[in-house]
Order: sequence, then C-alpha cells, then structure tokens
Amino acid sequence: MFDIKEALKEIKRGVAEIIDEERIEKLLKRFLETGENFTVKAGFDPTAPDLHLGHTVLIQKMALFQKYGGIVQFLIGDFTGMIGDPTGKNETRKKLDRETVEKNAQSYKEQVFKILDPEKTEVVFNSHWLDALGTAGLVELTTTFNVARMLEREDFEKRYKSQTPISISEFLYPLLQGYDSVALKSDIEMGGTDQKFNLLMGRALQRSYHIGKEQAVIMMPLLEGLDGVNKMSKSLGNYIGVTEDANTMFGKVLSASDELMWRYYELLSTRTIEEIEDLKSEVAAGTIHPKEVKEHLACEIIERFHSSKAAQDAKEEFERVHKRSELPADIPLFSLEGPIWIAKALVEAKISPSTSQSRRDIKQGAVKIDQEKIDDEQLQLPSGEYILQVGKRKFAKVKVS
RNA sequence: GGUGAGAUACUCAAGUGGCCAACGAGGGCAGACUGUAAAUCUGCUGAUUUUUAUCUUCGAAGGUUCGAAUCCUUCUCUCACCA
Repeated sequence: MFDIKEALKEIKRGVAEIIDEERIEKLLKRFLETGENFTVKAGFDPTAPDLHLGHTVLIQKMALFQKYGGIVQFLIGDFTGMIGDPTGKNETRKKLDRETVEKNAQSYKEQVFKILDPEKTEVVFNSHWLDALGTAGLVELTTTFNVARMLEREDFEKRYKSQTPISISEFLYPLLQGYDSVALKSDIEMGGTDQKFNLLMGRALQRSYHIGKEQAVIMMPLLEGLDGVNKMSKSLGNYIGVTEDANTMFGKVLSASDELMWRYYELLSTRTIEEIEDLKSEVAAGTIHPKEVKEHLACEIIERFHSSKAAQDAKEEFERVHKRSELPADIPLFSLEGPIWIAKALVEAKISPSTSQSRRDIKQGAVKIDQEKIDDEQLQLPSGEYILQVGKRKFAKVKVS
C-alpha cells in the first residue's frame, strides 16, 4: 500500500499542468480503500512508431499510475490518424490498412512495454467505435460544440484571425479525440501541453454524453531536444530514440548541455527529487564532476531500454574512444576496389557525403588514416586495410583490394 | 470574381543584365580550447580529381541576349487588399 500524499507528489513531479487534481486524489483513495482500478488514457499516432525520449516522459508518468491502481488505455488513433491533428499544414492522410495498423501496434508494444506493465495496459484502437459511430452519430457529436468555442483553440484562433484556411475536417479532430474519452470512459487523460484543447474536449464531451464523470487531465511538458531549444523531434534530428543502440544513446546523452541534463533528470530519471537536488548541490560545490552526473543519467536510460551490461559497455566504449582517443570496438567494414583516391574512399565508406566535402575536411586536417592525420588530398590508397576517420566520431574500416 | 505583391540554397534573407555557386544571419560540419558539455575564437558549408577549371542550381516551361537569379511571355502556387 502507499501514502496518498507521497503518491500525489510523485505524480505531480515535472508535470506542466493538472486539471482536477482532486479527482485524481479521489481515484487513488478509492483504489486504496476498495482496490478498484481507474483508467488512464493517452493517444498515439498510428503511423510507424519511432518513440524517442520525448514520448517516454508521458509513458513513464503513465507507468507511475500503474503502481497506484491505474489501468493504461493505450489508444492508437487509427481513425483520427486519417485527419491528422490540425497543424495548419492541412494534409489529410490515407487511412492505414488493418495489417499495417496491427504491425505498428505490435511495434509500439515492443517499445512501450519496456516502461509500461503489460498486465495493466489495454491497447485500443479508436476505429472500433468511430467506424461504428456513423453519420448520424457524427452529426450528433457535432451538436455538442459550437464554432465560437472551437475557435478558442489557439491555433484555430490564430489562423482564423489571419484568414488562413481552416478545413471543417480539422474541427472534427478534437471532437473525435474527445469522443474517444467518452467511449473509453476514461478517468484520466494524459498528453503534451500542446494537447490542452483536445484534452479538455474529452471532459466537455463526457459531460455532454452523461458518462457520469469527467476525466482529469495531466499535461506533460514537451521535452527539449539535444539542442536544448526546440522540442525533441525526429525531423529536427535532436532526438534520442528508444530503439537506438547503447553507444549512440550514451554519446547523445553526454553531448547534452549541463543545463539540459538537469531537465532530463527531472523528466526522465527515476531518481527522487531529493536525490537530484543533492547531485545539483554537489556539482555546484565542485565535489562531483558534471560529466560523471551525466554518465549516471546515460546509464540509467540505457538500462531502461537495453540492459545494465549494455550501459556498462557503452560507458567503457565511450571512455576508450573519447578519453583515450582509441578506436571504437565496432567499426563498420567496407571492401573497396583499389587503388582508390582517399576522398572517394571516404564517400564509399559512408563517412563523407561527397568528394568535395572530403577534400574540405582533408584541408582542415579532419581526416585521419590509422590515427595519423593526413594533409595530401590527392592521396591514393593502395591495397591493404585501413581505419579511416573524419572528425571525432566518424569511423570506418576499409579493405582495399 | 477584381486588383496588387511575392516565390532565391537546410531556414530566414540580400541581389534587379556580366565582377554570382550567388552578401548577410541562423543552422550544420571541421579545427583550437574542453568534460566529444556550454561559452569563445577560426575555417568551411551545390557537385565533380579539368579544382585560379567544369557542370547543375535562384517556383515551372519557353523566349530575348555574346551573356539572365536579374528583361519578356505563359503556367503553377502563396500572400495582401477589395467584392
């Protein structure tokens, strides 16, 4: 059993905003007294999942609820995915076929169950009830809301004022997402701060449909990416993916700035807030090196998605390559026809995008062969095996025949 | 439906007949310094072994010209104002 005050404190850690905290308290209390579970909903895109740490902030919070009686409703928006959450880009997407959805769902499970307890998770698809809704049902749904209120949504408001077109289908998106909460009778819905309007819609619709309860809403902040400025996203290339290998993860975490590291601690670590505060003051006092603190974080994350052994190996690998400037343990090997011009070899070995770039790098002294810096951009590689290196982190082994 | 403005490289943004592979800023890459952090300084940032050169690129297609991102025509798309 647990202490409600403590649990609430833990739940509130790092969240951006909670709506109806009392209700959450009541749900916890009820579970404590009667053992009755409650549901925690969050929606995900049906396209091929490629989760990164930004997503796991939310998923970890859901996992926390599972400790306190929550049953996670892992919603895959295979129907709403057709519309796409309004972004102004206004592209209607094709509905994915059943098979693809199933495949993606499977892939979601593999990634998500590293954090969530499968026993306390229901994976659901909103096409189940939205397909069944029908035109009449849809029309009925639209009567629950009016245009003026819809325009309160920030991006709609902006676009309306600036006379940027808004498609009717975009109005449907929040309604359908809200209807999901009606169909699932969710007790709590979670999402990013950018989802506020949609999340509140769930409350409004649950009221309209007389579900007998209104979901509490928990909004998680959007995790900053490695650049420390933009939100973490794959398209910006500032992400750490949950399926990435341990060495890559380690390197990426270490390359985050010190300031960002604390943010990651707050939102991603399972350490208590007190522990993190202690680390902070130790770093400030100079008794512990910030790099070491960052390494702990990197290991913790790798353990979560790989194993503690992988974390240890990644740490050693990192030391070897960067501290002692030795070669990484695992370098991709390429077989080339020789003799070959060095600039071309770099391209063939995929560590340079073009021979022009190779030449520039050589001119700048960024290219090494077998750890020796080279300055002759005309160099021809005769037969043999070489370790090529561009900059500090691009390596390739080539076998010239 | 009418009128006007605009579309330039990853992004923003100069350039309005040759000196333009195209100013500048951001971003990115690399070097120095470090803890592969941040900050700072420096160089590079279309491609190609013809490298003081060649080829492709300034929304698309044509045209004028010795020569076009720049001028003309048509088209596509975006924006603003009017209805």
